[in-house]
Amino acid sequence: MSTKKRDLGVTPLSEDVSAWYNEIVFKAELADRGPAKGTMVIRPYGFAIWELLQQQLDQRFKDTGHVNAYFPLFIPESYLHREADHVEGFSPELAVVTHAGGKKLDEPLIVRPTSETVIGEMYARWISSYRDLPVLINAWNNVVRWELRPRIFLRTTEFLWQEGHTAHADEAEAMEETLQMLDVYAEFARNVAAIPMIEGEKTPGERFAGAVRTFTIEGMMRDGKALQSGTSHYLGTNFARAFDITFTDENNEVQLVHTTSWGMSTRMIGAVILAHGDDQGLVLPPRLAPTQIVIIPIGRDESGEAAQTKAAELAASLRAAGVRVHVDDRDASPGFKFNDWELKGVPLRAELGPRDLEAGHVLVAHRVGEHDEKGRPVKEAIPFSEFVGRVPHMLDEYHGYLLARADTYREANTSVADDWDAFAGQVGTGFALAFHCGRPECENDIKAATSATPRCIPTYGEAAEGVCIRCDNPSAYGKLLVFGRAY
RNA sequence: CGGGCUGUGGCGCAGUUUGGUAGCGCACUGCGUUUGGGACGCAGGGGUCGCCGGUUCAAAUCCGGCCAGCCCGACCA
Repeated sequence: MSTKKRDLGVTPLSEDVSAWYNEIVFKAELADRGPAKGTMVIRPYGFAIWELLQQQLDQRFKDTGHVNAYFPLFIPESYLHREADHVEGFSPELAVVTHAGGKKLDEPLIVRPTSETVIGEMYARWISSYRDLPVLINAWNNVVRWELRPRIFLRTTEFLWQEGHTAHADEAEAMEETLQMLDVYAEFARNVAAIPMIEGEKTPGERFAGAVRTFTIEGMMRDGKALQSGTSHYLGTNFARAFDITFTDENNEVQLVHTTSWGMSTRMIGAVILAHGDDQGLVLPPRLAPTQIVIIPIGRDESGEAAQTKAAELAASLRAAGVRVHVDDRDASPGFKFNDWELKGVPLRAELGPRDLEAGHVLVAHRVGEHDEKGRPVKEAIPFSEFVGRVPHMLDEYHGYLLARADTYREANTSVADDWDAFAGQVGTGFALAFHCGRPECENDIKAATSATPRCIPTYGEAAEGVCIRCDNPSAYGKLLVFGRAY
């Protein structure tokens, strides 16, 4: 039985997270590996998740006053060099085009790893007066970073993302923007992806190359590791100075703009897989599920046809109510279909067979929820008359259920570490809250000893002082930091 | 890039030690029977054994080089 399960299913999450993750990605048909190292092909099912993510995130950008634009893939190499920290940070992972059109180029072109530089160049041309500010632009694109150890969705050589780039008249406004977008990410993760995030600031050692301050949202995956799922940077006047982005203020004085940048990527799909999945496969939050409910007609001949007809009718009504529904009329056994849709993470399943037609109801099961003695999901009989009206509510409730589950899990695996032994143990299974002295050498020392890093200085942490968990020097940052092993 | 492991039909594997021209399960195709938790029978199709070179009468198997993937590190959304 268990052997059979293994042949047909996936390696249990509890047994080997990496093997489980890869099998889910391939078997649920989210993505495949591309021929060039570190590249991925996002398959239709995976791309449908990305499109839903994109739409809902994009709407939030529009709601906060941003507009979309597109900037070029190629950047002259010299541009990267204009901001010293930026080039230093990105040099090791650049893909560089040296030949094109059959000739060696006079100046190599960089395939963008991020677009601060080209966008800075353009903003310098577009901005001249305080009346031109703020500039609030977002771009949906692909970027390339030559990663040494690729993992589908989590760390691929080429990935899809959005990068927002804004320019402001002063620091206060730019900081407000930086924090606003961090909140947008956290709210999106919570209300769309059903993943609770810790918002906070990166320590100097973990800052984005070229930023003055870097903020992050960190989620806890089901193995207790952290995943940086979105970042928002206050870039100060670093890029303004490098690209000469200036404006004339109300007093006729020339000033440098203050810029921000913020991004969320296809890594978020990896976050969804790792934050919600289980031994049966993928678990999708309903607002990102390409199919929110699958209807499985059961039976053959006349009763089978009757079930098909009823299923099509219910599906049409659901669709009209805005529900993403699919009728599985494949020529396969019901059991096969149940397992298949569970692997694919579909939130709700409705079974409709001769007995249900007779009784005038469908049997609805949740992908994750209560189980009976046999370990099977509890199925609720819902009369046809109530079914279409109830599904949207069931989806909302299910979202809340997944979120609460992730919240509970994170809280159960997060605790304050008072001494080094407790700290070392805690970061092995989850997050540890601890004081730190703020010295980069000490961060490295902790990483070497435990492979844990400071994930962030949490925004909502209470003010407190103490001594460093590692070296006993006085604490920096004025509060406890979140430490954990990261993807 | 350092350490460990692996490349054989779509997927998972055996065969490699001891060279003799490729096999199993699942999947796939056709027909029939089946349909409430991964159905069954019969008949089929599909592989220059990761790539290049070498040794040999003969290479999946031996030798050299390269490439790719996985796990553990350093880098990172």
